[in-house]
Amino acid sequence: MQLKSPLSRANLSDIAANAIRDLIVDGDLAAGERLNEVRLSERLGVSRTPLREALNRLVAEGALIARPKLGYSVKPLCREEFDQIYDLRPILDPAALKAAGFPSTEQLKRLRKINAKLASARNPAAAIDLDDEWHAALTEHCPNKALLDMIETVTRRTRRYEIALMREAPTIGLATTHHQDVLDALEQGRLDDACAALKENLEYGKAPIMAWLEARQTEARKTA
Amino acid sequence: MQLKSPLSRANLSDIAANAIRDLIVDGDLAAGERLNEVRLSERLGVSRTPLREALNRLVAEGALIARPKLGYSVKPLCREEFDQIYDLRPILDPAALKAAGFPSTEQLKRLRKINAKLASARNPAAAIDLDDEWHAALTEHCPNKALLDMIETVTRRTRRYEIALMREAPTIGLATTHHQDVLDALEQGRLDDACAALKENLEYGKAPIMAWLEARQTEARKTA
DNA sequence: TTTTTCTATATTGTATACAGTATGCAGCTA
DNA sequence: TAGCTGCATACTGTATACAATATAGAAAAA
Repeated sequence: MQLKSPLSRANLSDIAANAIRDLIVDGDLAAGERLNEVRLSERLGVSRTPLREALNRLVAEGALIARPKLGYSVKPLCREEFDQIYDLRPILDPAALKAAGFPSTEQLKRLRKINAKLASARNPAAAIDLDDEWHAALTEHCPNKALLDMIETVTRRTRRYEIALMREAPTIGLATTHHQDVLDALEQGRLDDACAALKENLEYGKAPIMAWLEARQTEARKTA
Repeated sequence: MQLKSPLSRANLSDIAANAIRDLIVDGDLAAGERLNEVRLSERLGVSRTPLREALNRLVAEGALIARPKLGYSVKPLCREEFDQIYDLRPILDPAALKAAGFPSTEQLKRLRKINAKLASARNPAAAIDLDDEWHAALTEHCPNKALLDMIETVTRRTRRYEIALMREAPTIGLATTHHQDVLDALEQGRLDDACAALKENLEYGKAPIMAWLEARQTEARKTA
């Protein structure tokens, strides 16, 4: 029998990785900032050993960059990177939906409920979470867990950009009608149409962030 | 200016990671085997610190499993895992080809040359390498480098299975005709057909390994 | 003044020591 | 004999000390 929950087994490197991830998302560690291992370990209250394990994990996640002998730095927000990573979602998500097949009645009901909440959301941060929740719920029964993992990885990497935009220019995109289209198609037994609508939804979501990143880049060029 | 080549900067954890990867592929570390950090560090001639960094990297790559307090073990060959990971390639590769567009004349020539070598290969290990080389060359001009990275990751994970099959039952699949179909379609300006043929090729390549894994599993059940 | 070189310092890479947890075995109980 | 309990051992998780490298600043040369 397993009495202790897996959570209670968390070791310091897990805790450190989560903490640093939050620091990056919250902007406490700025994009491009170089990290000092000693100072960061003191700040987090762990020694350098578990800290470095955490840093390596975040490098694998694509949140940090490691340069030999020069240490770790927060990966800067980069138009090309976002462009490429985000393009993976219109490839992966429809494939996952196709493999998942039609949702159950309860699942559909839940999806409509999430979408309704999203439609009435006034808080941009909540809107991002709800959108993620909707997409996760849509494909949750996909039998290919490796594909779902991949989508989650991509989502995590793009979320940083979404949150960064939200901070500088809080706007709520209206993805709810696209979501509606997907759910309608599913309800009417048109799986391929649903996949196509999902693809459209995801391509649509890219535009505002790309526009912001481009404006940001132009501005940076002017300053320099 | 950068005088030292990046290679000379390799640190011990890189070296250890590569060495362990080879040990796994070569079967020196058996699937499922639990690793002893002290013994492995002595064997590789590095201390536990860089060894553990290497082990963590291999966990991220999907070659090892880490269990808190129980250490690291070689991920066992698993039918479900292969099934799911391999299914990603017919999703990812055609998307990369579509984004890459038509190859140049020289590129086509090179692709035909690799395929000819593959057709006359008698060594299964060489055939695996040539097949990988062909697929990499096909999509190399895809502008989405994140997508290519993802394909490379998937390829690395499935290679272990290909090599394992090759060891136990050395056979050479005849993917060359499929490759031919892809190249013909490209030469004739039919990009969508080429993507479809590529998808078929990749789906075809899955079958022999799946059959072997299933036979293996059935056998294991009989023994138990 | 500007550039270059040298040196002191700061920082990362690695080894090792110690602490806490799992594991297997001996002995005990039923 | 079967199953449990407690202990000794082995192993992983973490901290820390040391070595090697990068970096910034002062002094010297142009």
